[in-house]
Amino acid sequence: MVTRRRTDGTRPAAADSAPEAVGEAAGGEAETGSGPLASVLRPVRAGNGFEETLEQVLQLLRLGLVPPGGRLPAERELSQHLGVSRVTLREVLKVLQDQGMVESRRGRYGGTFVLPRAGAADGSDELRRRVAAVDLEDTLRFREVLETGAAGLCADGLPAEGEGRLRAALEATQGARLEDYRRQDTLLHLTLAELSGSTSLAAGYASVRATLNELLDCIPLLVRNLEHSQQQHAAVVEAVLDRDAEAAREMMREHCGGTAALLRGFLA
Amino acid sequence: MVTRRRTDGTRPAAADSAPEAVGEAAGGEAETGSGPLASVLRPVRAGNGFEETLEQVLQLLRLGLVPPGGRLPAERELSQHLGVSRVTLREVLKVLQDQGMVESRRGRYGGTFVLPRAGAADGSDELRRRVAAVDLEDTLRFREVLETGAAGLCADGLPAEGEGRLRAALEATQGARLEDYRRQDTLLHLTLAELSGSTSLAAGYASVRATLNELLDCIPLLVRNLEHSQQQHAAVVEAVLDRDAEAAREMMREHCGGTAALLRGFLA
DNA sequence: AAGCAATGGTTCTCTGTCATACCTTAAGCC
DNA sequence: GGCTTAAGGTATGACAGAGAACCATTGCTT
Repeated sequence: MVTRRRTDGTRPAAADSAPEAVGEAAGGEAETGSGPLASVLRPVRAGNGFEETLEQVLQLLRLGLVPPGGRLPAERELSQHLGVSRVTLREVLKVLQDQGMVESRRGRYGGTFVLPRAGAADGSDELRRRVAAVDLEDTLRFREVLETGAAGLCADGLPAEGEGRLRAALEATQGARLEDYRRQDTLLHLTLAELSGSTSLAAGYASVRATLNELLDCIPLLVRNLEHSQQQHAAVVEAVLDRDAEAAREMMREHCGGTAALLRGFLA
Repeated sequence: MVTRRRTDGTRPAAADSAPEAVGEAAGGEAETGSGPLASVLRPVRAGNGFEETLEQVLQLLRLGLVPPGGRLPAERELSQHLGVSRVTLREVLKVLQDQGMVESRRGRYGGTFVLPRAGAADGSDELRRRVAAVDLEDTLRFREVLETGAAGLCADGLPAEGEGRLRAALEATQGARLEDYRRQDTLLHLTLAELSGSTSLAAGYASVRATLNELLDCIPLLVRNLEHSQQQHAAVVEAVLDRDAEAAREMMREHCGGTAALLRGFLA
């Protein structure tokens, strides 16, 4: 999907090739290595504005925050929220439109609307490539950490106002039809992450969950498994409302373990 | 510190002011709200390249990955790792040089060297302002989640090769002089995060730890507390090497709780 | 002493993005 | 029917940043 940009080859290697050269003096130890440094030296502004914006908007769709048939925020508004110019955002929307993922309508009450998933007829190949690029272990582990963390934090310090939202989100998953299940499931977990009281956690979860959903789209949705998930959801929410952090974490860990096993089985 | 850039006023509000307008059709529910959307609609490319790069390089220093007296990677190399042009990186280094935080030497075996902390004589005021802008609860909670998660993951699946690194990092903290303690402590935790097997976790931890260190620089270093930390470090590492995930998580949670209480007490 | 190599220092050009203004379309309202 | 309004569609000038080439400095090697 989406060739465009990154005009030619991916960032020419330019000159340089010095092997390593960090922390050699004073403090010593030369803990150089591709070790700790690698955690920090990740690229600022990976890719260009266009690519990053595309990533964000795709995340919006993958998380189901805007359901099929739903309308995205107006271009002027969305571009502002994303901190990007309207021109750049429009380039992204143009691509999504060409891909048949969204549709733009002009005039008052117009806007950009999400189209139902188009069977991924030709997207299948693209999907495989994308998924191959994902670090499965990283995704699954990080997800488990954030989920259990969120569950624990919620159990510890959920504001009374949050109880209603949580219950509502749980009920929505229980009443969901099959084709809407993933979306409601995502929203439930996202709600939990938000209620954790850490915006960093919520942002991190949104990102990892978008990746996860992409992976989940590659494997069958097993009704058997789904029912099990439902029970676990209920148990987690119950533990949170009981303010039993340990139980909430444990249930969530189990819940994540299930998905992880499924994905490892099908994709590894 | 570092005015520069963002040429005039911060991103003019432009037009728009539409209240909300998401997910109104089909799937319905209109879960619009500043709720879930807010997690995803965070700005792509916050600020400009200069600011983001400055942030990254400061993180490098705050984490102590390059110790005082140590040399940063060569400009050509560092700029490449950061995905930023050498010119932009140089603007950042120029600022840090003006602030007396680093020093550049030319010629072969030259480079950019980290100077010992200059007492923060006039930096104090700047420090207060920065710290005021930090979301303390977010930082502490997110930190606890990542740390306990990392400890648990390490206990579950630490490769044999990692045991040595972990032991070495622990010993380094125990042998550290007072002024080097924070740095070694950071490196120990960073090692644990890296060994978790999730690069996302490691990256997230590096970021949150840089913020944490900034906060810690505002409060006194209590020897009493430090000794306690040392015992907890040993206990966590022991639990990890024993492959006892539950114990590792519990000890780590306690460890984080201590720092959190300290910071909440001094700063809240 | 001369040459080499690795580093910081400087300059130029070209492209992506931003900001802004304006045009067009379509639904509701008077 | 015509006006208003809220959306998408288009055009343009200014600037930040990337990329590349080149200069200057230093220490090691021969």
